[in-house]
Amino acid sequence: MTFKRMDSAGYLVNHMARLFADGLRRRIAPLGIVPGQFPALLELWEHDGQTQKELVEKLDVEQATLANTLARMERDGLIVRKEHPADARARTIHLTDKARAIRDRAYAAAQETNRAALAALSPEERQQFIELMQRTIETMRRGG
Amino acid sequence: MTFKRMDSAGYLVNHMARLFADGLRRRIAPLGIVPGQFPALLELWEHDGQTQKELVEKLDVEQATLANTLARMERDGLIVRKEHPADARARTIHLTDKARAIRDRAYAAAQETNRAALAALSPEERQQFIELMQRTIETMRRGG
DNA sequence: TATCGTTACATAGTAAGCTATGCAATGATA
DNA sequence: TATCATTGCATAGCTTACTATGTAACGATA
Repeated sequence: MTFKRMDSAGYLVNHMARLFADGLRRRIAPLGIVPGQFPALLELWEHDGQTQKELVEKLDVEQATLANTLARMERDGLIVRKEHPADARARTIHLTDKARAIRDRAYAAAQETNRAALAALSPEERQQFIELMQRTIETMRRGG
Repeated sequence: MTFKRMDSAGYLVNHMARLFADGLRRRIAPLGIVPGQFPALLELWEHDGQTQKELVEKLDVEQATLANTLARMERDGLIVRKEHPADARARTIHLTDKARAIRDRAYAAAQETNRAALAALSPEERQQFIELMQRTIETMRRGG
């Protein structure tokens, strides 16, 4: 028996993820950000001043991964961190003017990446694709 | 305007890819291999003795990525490399007994990972999901 | 046949993910 | 209130991906 890569969900998902990341990377490079920073930016654009712990609870990455991403964002001038008023272990995370200024262009870049990726699908197929992915994620998260 | 992560194809794909990789990693850990080695192993289980260049043409990764993966596989005792009979720049890549011995269990682990991920979908939905992914990959590869 | 562009592979450096672990502050409780 | 488990974050070390670049062998051609 052989194993066909091109019919394996795991193989296809991995390949898609790399293509999506590359498409987003190219489109947001002019803004001075990279794909890994996108989830944290999305969350902070909506609610500035959260702690790392609060972000970890909302984004689906491990705490250590986010800690490293935030360190790069600080290095790149996208965020600053301030003392937490009530807990000396924690710090609140705040977007800089630079990060606020690129929000609309970043949204547009992400939407254009999605649009281009799904361009060959009908509106119904796109909707079903999204739902199939959501259900698959839900299954895997439960499945442990 | 806000941007909903859970309705963004790119976000969902990234999340799925990490969940698939984690599921496969857990299932193949007893075999002494890791997910990144899987594509090269699949190809070598079918055609042993290929060069790195030949593998790069079949797997969808960059040459440098494969070079590093092959170095780890050699370190882990999965492959050995021999002089190419006609080209001193190239080397042919050969599976070890250890790598050959785990083939069937590795296939089973990958299939079980896919099965568990798609368990909530009907057979028709699974087939359509695979096709949607194949079409999306094709679109992105063309789109550049 | 000497030169020189091309090819095959390796290496450096970075990002983004993971697990494991360390440390200081918090907070519960004996 | 002194102790000690828990919490919030950082760090170390690894994998897997990328781009850019280096090196040696190949092969075409002047």
